[in-house]
Amino acid sequence: VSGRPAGAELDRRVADVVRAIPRGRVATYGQVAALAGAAGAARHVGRFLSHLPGGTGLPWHRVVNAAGRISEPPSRSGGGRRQRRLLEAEGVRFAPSGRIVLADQLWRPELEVRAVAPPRACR
DNA sequence: AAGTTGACTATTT
DNA sequence: AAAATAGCCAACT
Repeated sequence: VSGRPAGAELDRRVADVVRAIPRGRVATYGQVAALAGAAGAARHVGRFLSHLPGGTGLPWHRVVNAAGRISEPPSRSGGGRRQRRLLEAEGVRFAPSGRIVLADQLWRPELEVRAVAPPRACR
């Protein structure tokens, strides 16, 4: 596979990353893009999620912008209000300003316990 | 094929 | 702290 995924390939990888965001945590568009191997393509992630059909089971609501706010325009059906409700339902806390304190609840994949793939150091 | 668009970001007012 | 600016990337006209 080549250096910079694009098209359907990129969409697939973005979906994989989003699926990996744990409950009660959030990731930023830029972060998702980088993890998908397309650093800098934050806007592409936004576009991908915006076209996402319903019923995919993808935790799209765990993706917020770098300021810790919800980017989805409230105008959309349900809208950002729904996103906030979903997040709060799984324990994400919002500051009075309406922002999520990323310092506390941003997903840090590098800190995750890797239960699998313990190479040879363990044996 | 050039220009526009967007669920972005970092920088500068 | 909020708003305007200027880059950004890939898709779409």
